[in-house]
Amino acid sequence: MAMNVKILVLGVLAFGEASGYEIKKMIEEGRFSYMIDASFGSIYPALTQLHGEGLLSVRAEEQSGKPAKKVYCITSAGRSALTRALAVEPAWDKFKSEFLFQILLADFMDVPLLSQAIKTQIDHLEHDLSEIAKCAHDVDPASGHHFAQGYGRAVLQAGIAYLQQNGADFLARRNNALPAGHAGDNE
Amino acid sequence: MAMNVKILVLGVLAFGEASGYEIKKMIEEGRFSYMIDASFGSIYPALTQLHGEGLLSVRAEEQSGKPAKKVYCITSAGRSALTRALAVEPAWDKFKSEFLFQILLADFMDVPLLSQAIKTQIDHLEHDLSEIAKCAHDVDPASGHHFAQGYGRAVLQAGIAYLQQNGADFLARRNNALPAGHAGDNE
DNA sequence: GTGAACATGTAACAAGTTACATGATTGA
DNA sequence: TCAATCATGTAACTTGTTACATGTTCAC
Repeated sequence: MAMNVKILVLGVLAFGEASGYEIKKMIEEGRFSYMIDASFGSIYPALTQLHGEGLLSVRAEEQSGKPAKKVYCITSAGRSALTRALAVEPAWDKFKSEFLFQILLADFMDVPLLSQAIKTQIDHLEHDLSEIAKCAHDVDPASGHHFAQGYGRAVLQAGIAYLQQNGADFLARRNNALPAGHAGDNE
Repeated sequence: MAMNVKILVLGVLAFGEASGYEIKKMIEEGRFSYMIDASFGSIYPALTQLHGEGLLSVRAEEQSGKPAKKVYCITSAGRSALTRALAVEPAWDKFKSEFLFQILLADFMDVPLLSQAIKTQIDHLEHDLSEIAKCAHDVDPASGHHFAQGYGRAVLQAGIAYLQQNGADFLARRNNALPAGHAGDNE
């Protein structure tokens, strides 16, 4: 479905009007936080383009005690465009996990480093879990937000449980098998 | 840890020598298949660069019945470079799931489309699961490969279970709540 | 007065994909 | 002969990030 910053911004604005700065905050902290990243350098040009295409309307808003901001609001054309974008088959979810890449190449890491990597991964997963918990109150059980949160929670908890139940065992085997250095060292 | 095609190629070659064409196949079908993608347009230049840096050695191999190929082999300098790359904190795993993005914006999708999206997601997860099962035999239980497979299996199964247990319910609520069109339509 | 949060934008750069360009060999 | 698989490589293009550039207001 060609997920890019423009579609992402359109999606965020579907939940309510916002400025570029606020969109960045929402992506960092809100419902989208555990799935996506985008920088100012891509958000601002995307807003300009979407406005040029008539998919957003703008309004300058003066604020007392803060610099003025440009509040963008999705138009009906924008909603149609979003609907069309969402109707396309989504791209396959690849894990794209650097942690898993490390684990696959565990032979090239010593046990303390590996142990640290697993601990850090658990921390990351638990952090994402707490982010979901943070905005879980007052979510309509019929909403996509609620369903997405449940999915995220299930997957994150499974990852944490696996690492907690098997991590120590894996590290112990590593310790016995290869006290030092890395395997297959021939050149 | 700055995961890029060069590090990926180095990682693949850590399991044994291969040509660019074979590396692509391994990324598509082998142990790395459920986490990463890379095209010829990035693999070949990466191989050239890594060879130029002395991290790989090359050997031209004539084949009867097939075009000649260049077989690359990781050098000890390459192994050191890989070890150094793996020692850096891995980047945070973001879900980066287009499926989840769709679900979050379920208000902009009709129920049949949503139902299809959930079915397709289950199919994708089950496909990845079967890919893991395919190369699960004869894997050393002390290896990173085994541990990574277990992690992948746990996470994939949790996702499938959640969708199977809650998907129908979610769709039913959608049907009752919004028989047609999308919510919050004001412009 | 100085750093932090708020606010917007651009330009250089990085990284990878797609499409192109080429060519061998096999089997239908 | 024509498609498929094997095999390597380049160039244009897309997409997004980082760093830069600028400015307000508040709290310490």
